[in-house]
Amino acid sequence: MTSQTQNAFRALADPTRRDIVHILARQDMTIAQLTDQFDMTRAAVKKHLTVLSDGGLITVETRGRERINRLEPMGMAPVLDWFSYFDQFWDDRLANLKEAIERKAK
Amino acid sequence: MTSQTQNAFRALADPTRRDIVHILARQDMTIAQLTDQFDMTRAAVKKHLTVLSDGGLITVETRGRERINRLEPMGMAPVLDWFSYFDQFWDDRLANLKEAIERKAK
DNA sequence: TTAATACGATACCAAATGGTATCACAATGG
DNA sequence: CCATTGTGATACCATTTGGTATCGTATTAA
Repeated sequence: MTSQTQNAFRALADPTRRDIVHILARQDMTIAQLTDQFDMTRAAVKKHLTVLSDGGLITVETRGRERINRLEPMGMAPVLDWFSYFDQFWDDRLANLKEAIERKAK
Repeated sequence: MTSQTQNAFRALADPTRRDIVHILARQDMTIAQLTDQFDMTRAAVKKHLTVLSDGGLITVETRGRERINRLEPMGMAPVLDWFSYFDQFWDDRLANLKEAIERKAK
């Protein structure tokens, strides 16, 4: 019953998780590496990663005893889709974002 | 301490609040009118409106004994700004997101 | 084989969240 | 004036959330 849109919005509602997303945008990381970036235990980071995974925002690849956490940009699509409902209202911020995306896609 | 970005993300994390935002996008409404749209008490709707107001997503105009709740589209700017952070990182993953966004456009 | 490493899972806790019920109060209309 | 309407505020409740501590397990290294 919890939609992908809801899971994605929920995942992004926490500042730590948004930080994790930004960090993973630069570089894939194991849980231990991510934990080094925050002032909390590995268990807490793991919980955040689970929520991010439920939201479709990251994927995990098992490599030996390590788990490589990787950003899944497509997970943000439901959120951006939700915002597109407002095309009639705003000042073309989304249009700018779209343009930037298309520009870099070339 | 709680940033505007955090307040906005938090406000949008709840499905009822996202529904309220969509409803207010089409028409300004009083609390009573909004309550008619949901299966919950006026007090619950009022709480959601407070969170939305904290997030800068709506404004309230007092008119007589009524309070007109109005969408504040600019309140979404911090959220979109957060997403724009990825402009500098997205490379080949970008094509996929671009596709997703354009699929929604049709 | 044995020890260290990287992680999962669970129990537990305080605080936040989403809801109700209820009372108070200002504005409106007869 | 007085009843009604529209709302705010608060106390209260169950559940979720974000965190720790702890133990178990699989993989790697010595």
